[in-house]
Amino acid sequence: MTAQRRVVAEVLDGEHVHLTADEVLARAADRLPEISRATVYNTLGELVSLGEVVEVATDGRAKRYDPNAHQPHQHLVCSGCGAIRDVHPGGDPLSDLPVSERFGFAVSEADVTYRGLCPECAKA
Amino acid sequence: MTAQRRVVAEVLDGEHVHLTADEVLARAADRLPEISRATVYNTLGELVSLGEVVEVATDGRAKRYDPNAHQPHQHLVCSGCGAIRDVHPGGDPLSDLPVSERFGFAVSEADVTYRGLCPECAKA
DNA sequence: ATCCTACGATGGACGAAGTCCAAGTCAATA
DNA sequence: TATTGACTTGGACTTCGTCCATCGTAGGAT
Repeated sequence: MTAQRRVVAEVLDGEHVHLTADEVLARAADRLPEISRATVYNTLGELVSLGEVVEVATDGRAKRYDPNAHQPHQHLVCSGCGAIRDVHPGGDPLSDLPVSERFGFAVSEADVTYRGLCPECAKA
Repeated sequence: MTAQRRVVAEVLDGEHVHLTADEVLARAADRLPEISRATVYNTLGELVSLGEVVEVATDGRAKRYDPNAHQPHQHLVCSGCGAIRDVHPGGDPLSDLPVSERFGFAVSEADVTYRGLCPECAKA
């Protein structure tokens, strides 16, 4: 555990946190100015491998990193401003996929992205 | 309707077709060697705006383009080889998200990506 | 205390994916 | 024929991410 890794882990802490790697770098650099991009990517990759952080790709742009990895959840994304909230749908999305639609796959996971306008963007 | 646009539209035709922009370019260039990358991107963008094609971003890498836009469906992705199938889950994923989990958003869409191993990858 | 070693950090080069722009082409119209 | 406008082209550029050679440093060995 180096100072760099600790700072990256501390930046990624809280509810509804979905930072890009660049945002993580910027916030880490506030506390440790000489931290490098490569170290941020390396550390994020390790946190993902450890299951402490999950990657979220909601828009085909930069991946975002979500520290809320221990509680299963899905994401609600604003089509206007890109804001992301963690949400907990009722029911198991996996059970909605009948065997006849599984093509012999061993299906193990279902990622759901809900899209719509947030209250701010709906007003404008 | 130019020759370029026609070729791009023809390349994107069929079931379970999920090509990247580069793959579209390569196949279009087989028939029309001087077609340019910019034209492929322009045409794909127009097809998406027209609702004839949907963008699919299953892996945080290159976007894929799915011509099966008129029948609502979700995607099943192999965690091993990246193969993609169109699938039709029962029930409406939107109805699984209770109002208390909508944070005031006007939710209009739910994208579901099922993940698992395809029969080929499960064997290996 | 000094030296070694190995892991991690660094920064810069590189690559993939996609966008942007000025210039060129072409067909329809005046 | 000249003009116009839409479409295409190629290349420069941006963003996001990876790779790699080098450097620093902490801890163990001498």
